[in-house]
Amino acid sequence: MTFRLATWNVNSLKVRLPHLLDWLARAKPDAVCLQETKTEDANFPLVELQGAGYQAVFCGQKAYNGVAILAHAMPTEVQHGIPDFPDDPKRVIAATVNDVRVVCLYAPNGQALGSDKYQYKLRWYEALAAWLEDELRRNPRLAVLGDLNVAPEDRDVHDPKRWAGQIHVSEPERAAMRKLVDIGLADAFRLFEQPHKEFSWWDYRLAAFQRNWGLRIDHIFLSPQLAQRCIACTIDKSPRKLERPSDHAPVVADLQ
DNA sequence: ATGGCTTCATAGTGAAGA
Repeated sequence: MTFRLATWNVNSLKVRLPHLLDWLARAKPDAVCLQETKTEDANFPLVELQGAGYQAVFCGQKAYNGVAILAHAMPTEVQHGIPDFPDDPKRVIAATVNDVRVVCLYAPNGQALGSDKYQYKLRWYEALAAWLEDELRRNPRLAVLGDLNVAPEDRDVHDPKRWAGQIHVSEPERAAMRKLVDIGLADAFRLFEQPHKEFSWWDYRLAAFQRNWGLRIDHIFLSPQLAQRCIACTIDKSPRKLERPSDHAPVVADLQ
């Protein structure tokens, strides 16, 4: 029996609900972290998801952001936001699913180097790493999933020269992500040999998906205990090929 | 080529995403 964990930035749960239901039926994940639900809690499609066999905890708002954790088992010990980091956007939800502490994240985009939003992104990462360091001590079975909005290395970028120094790949952002991983987490995707040029996001413009002009910015980070149990991690590009897709593809990890 | 596409909030376009 494996435990399948996944993360997917759906870019509007309302628009993507048919794709999500189709994907849940095909991929059969045990727990899924969603980002950019762009849905107020009152409008969350709980009935439809329960009909597909999933419980859900969620934290949303109108128009932007919004995160959720879906699972076959009812998530417990739900936490919203980073403790002691007041933040209006709904970017963080954590819950326990079976014996795994699941943290679902939607990192700030950062917009442009040197902007206020960039500074906010770096501050957010700082607070996140401090919190998760503590969370890891309390929960040896910790899984951190989400749209982290950073491509950690040049091999996670379709054209490193074109992207050099840009948002999502700048050195301060990569340092912030390394600091997060260095609390003792493993990038599940890099535990395995992977094809070259595997990405999780492609711009809607310029037929970027068809040209595989993408970035790997959606991640699954695992505590040592879970990394030891991890037997596979892949990016599922199939929903990106559908009509009116999310610009992100799901990332999936299987635990023994 | 500083655009290109998509979403949402709007009822014209504009902001934001990445």
